[in-house]
Amino acid sequence: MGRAPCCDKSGLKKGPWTPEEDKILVDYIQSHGHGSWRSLPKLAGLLRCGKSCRLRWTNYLRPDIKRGPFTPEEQKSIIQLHAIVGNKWSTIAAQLPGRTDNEIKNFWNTHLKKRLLRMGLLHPDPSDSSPAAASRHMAQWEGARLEAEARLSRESLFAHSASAAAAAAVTNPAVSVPPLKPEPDFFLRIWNSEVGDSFRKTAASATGESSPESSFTRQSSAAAVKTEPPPAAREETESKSCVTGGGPPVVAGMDDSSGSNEVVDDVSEESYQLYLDFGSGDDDLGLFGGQVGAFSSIFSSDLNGETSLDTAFK
DNA sequence: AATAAGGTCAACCGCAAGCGA
DNA sequence: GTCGCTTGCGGTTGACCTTAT
Repeated sequence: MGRAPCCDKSGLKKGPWTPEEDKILVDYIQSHGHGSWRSLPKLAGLLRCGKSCRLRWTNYLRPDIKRGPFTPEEQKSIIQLHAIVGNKWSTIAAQLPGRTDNEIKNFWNTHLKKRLLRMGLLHPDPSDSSPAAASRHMAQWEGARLEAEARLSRESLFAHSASAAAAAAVTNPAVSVPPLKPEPDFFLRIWNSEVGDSFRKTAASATGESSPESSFTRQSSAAAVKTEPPPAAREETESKSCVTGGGPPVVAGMDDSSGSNEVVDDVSEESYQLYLDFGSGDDDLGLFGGQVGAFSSIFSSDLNGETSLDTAFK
């Protein structure tokens, strides 16, 4: 193919960066900005490839990099996001301020992946990117999204009736007004974020769907009504699957009020299994359990806007 | 104490998307 | 429309560190 090298390799240094090189790079970028990475090494006086400079800056020298071990919350986020978008490390990193894609990738490969594999929560070959797998994945997203919409719809009705009740209370103070529940929907937030966007693009290219969003929109309104169970049935379902406000079971021994970064390693295998295994856990999509109920349990929120996983971990 | 084995993580490599000429 | 360049991304490598024997 005769592909041109990324830079002139002759005389360029490779391998670990020295503190002196770091200082030169930081000083230059802080006073000039990085501009063109290709020309930066020459302008800054570094015997490095521009690509190497960019990597060093973005993965190590950037002032907003958060060093140190991953917090339990970050670990949970990584697991959740990886279940959604797969090995889209940059997408996952975008949801974790201060963390780099490289760092997350390393952490996944050296800690989380091994552990999930050992526990049978992850299949050894996660590279199933076939259209069939993409369609399955897409269907699960769709199901979860519909349930989220249904919940919003229900809450909208609830809010409407509550405001009507409030109005009634003005004229008749004897009427008690239930408190409104500001319950932001985590799934919809994710769906409308970069993560969802990335997923839609990936799924569209894998399935050949020209506009996955449009197909979702087409179905959503009617389906949202269809998927909405009667309030009584719904409450029963929620109370069965969730201990804390629509969240997953609170796992004994998962109390991590110490804030230890070693939580994933410290908890027992059984606890970790319970932590992750909200659904059947016996299909090929691991965390989502192949069940919309399980999925939405993960992403439903409590009164404080925390995800259920947060609740489970406290 | 020496050495092997395993784990971790910074850095490299190659591919592909984006963009301007 | 195409070509070439630049940048960003994900997979992989290898040096270094820790633990086990």
